[in-house]
Amino acid sequence: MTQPRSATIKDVAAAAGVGIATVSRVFSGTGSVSAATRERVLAAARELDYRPSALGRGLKLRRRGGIGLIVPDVTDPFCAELVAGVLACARTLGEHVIVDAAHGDPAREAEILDRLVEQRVDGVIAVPAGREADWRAAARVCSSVVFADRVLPGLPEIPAVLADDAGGVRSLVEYLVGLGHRTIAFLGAAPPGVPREEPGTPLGVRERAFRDTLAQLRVPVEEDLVVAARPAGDAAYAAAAGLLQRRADVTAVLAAGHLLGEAAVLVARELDLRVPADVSIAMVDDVAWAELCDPPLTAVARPARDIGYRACELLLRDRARRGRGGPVLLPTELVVRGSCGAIRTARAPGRGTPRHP
Amino acid sequence: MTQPRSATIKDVAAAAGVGIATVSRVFSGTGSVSAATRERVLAAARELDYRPSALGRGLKLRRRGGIGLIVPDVTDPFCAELVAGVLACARTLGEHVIVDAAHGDPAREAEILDRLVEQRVDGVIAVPAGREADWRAAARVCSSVVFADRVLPGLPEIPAVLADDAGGVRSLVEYLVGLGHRTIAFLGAAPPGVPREEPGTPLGVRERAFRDTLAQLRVPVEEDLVVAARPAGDAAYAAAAGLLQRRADVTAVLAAGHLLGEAAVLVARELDLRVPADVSIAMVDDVAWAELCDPPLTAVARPARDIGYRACELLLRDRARRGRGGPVLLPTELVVRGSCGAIRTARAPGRGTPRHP
DNA sequence: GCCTCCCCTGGAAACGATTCCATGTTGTTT
DNA sequence: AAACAACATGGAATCGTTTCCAGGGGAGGC
Repeated sequence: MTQPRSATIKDVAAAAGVGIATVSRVFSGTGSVSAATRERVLAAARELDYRPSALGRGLKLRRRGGIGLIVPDVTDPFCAELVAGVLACARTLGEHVIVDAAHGDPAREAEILDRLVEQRVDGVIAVPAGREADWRAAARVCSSVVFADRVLPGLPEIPAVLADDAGGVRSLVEYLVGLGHRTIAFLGAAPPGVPREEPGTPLGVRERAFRDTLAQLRVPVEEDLVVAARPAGDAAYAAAAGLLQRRADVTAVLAAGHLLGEAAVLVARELDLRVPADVSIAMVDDVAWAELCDPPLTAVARPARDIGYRACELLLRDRARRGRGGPVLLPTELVVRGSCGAIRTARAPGRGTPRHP
Repeated sequence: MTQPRSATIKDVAAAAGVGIATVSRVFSGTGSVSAATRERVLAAARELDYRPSALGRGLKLRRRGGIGLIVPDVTDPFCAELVAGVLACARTLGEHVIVDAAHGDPAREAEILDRLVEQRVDGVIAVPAGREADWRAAARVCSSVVFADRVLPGLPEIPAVLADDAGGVRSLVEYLVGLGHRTIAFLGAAPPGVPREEPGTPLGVRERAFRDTLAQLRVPVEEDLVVAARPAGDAAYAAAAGLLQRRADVTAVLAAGHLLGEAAVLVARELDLRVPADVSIAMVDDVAWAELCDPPLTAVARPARDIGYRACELLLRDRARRGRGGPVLLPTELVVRGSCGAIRTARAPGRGTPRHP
């Protein structure tokens, strides 16, 4: 209400009695300005509440700082950590971040991407949902793209930062087999967010690691125990319930994601299964509630924050190093808590009956 | 690599054999263009991978769409939901969102705000951390500001969207008293993120509601049971442990936030207290793990997503209605689960001894 | 005393889009 | 047939900033 329009560089120049070039030099730090003049300019700017406009600057410099970040869902704990990592890194580099959620919808993702290109961000970090064509086009137009947590199979030239999911699942399977488990179920047999049946989609890295590790340990893989499930509330619950009711002899469940783990915990409770006495449960993704469960859940911790941080670094700092040597793999860590036990006693009969029939 | 610089409106105009004004009209939708010309322009644009630059447009229109969102921490489930709400609303209005986390640091908040002003966003939504002066200055310079979830006491003219925390705490206290509890502890006696001792800071709305409701129900408030605690991991845990060890006669704990609730649950488990037999626990904020706890936690659900959505609406749509009639209050809901029980038996002796001494 | 060099400084031309205004080109009405 | 309205189009100014270029002035070296 004080000024109808905010002050421009011209106003400051007039107020300070100097040329606009001098004001620009004071604020952009380039060139040399005498101390007296600088002080006069700063005083005038303060007086007028002047803030340089990123619009004018961006237009002239043909780039307008800032990066775009596309995740499936900001409320997902893993994604939230990833976002936090990107924000932390962007902050150190003085960049801002435009965040949006695609909710696994390729059309929405393309839309967001369009908008980011229009905004002329310096680069885009994405947990991609699909549609390689969109990303191929984006990579042509947009300055640069880095994938995080997932890749698109047809785009090996786009740098990526991933968690070592295979290693995580392997150590978890080894741990379970070491405890004596032989009848281990895998809940979530599909790459996250992508139905297994989709043509051209590779089997999920986690499922492959599950199968490979069991094979290596000479434990037969029962197809009946490898359950496809989308990582969404209802679908996950249904899959977990189906599994545990169908196969009363399962001694351990490996959930491929935290939503699937949540479903497993809830179903086990509903079926009155004691954890870990009746069934051991472990999952990929060490989210906050894993520690609050009773018993606390054993999980593979994936470095979500680091993934975000590294992706941002890769995008903005290590431009030279980008694309060399395939995706960056960040290590996972097996966090052993109380939800997995050694096989001791035979399973109690009568299990599988819902607590509230 | 195809083009060194992305195509501009001039390139498109040249390629289509028309003037730049015509191209602009085609893309901005204003004015009239013959169908044939429009088609030629669109074809040329497609050929050149042309995307209008928001920089040029923003400069001319003296506004550059987009809104800023400042939250304490994107990994906090409540904040994440709030962000999701803002994103959802912004999407319907075709705006993008610059998100950043202030981590409760007023200096950092001011820095972010500076950057947003520099970016000339259309408006800012914030969960403010402090320093009214900064916000007063921002409100003068920046187009518009809306507070979410919290307000700054000295700035009643800035519109705000809040949860009805007082109502939520009241219904929770009434519920606990109704179950027979008389020795109820309040964990987190300070406005979220602001130390109680800070001069000029009002007592937290939740604490006041706690006291008022108890008084109204003629239950005396013991100062010893109103425990100040910052909602951070260690501090919360220490406060909860101190409380439950000091006062073995507490029958119910009301945690003022989800981090405090988490602490209460962990401490209760550590001290071998059965929930709800030995102690009832309830908290403000219904986060995902509340349902996964054993027993599931009774909580006051605050509409985080709606708060974000409404705040965004208020910022962008209801400009006219802004500031009228004080802050918007959104209702909370008491979600009763299994963590609060009626008082039946005397407390078991010997409690208060850590499980692992 | 003069020349050169360097430091400050201001003018003006970009940057990419919108938009007013003027100009042509139709189609319609009297 | 003439006049006028409506539409289609291009030119040019404009937005706020950076930056090149040129010019002025003081200091130092010969």
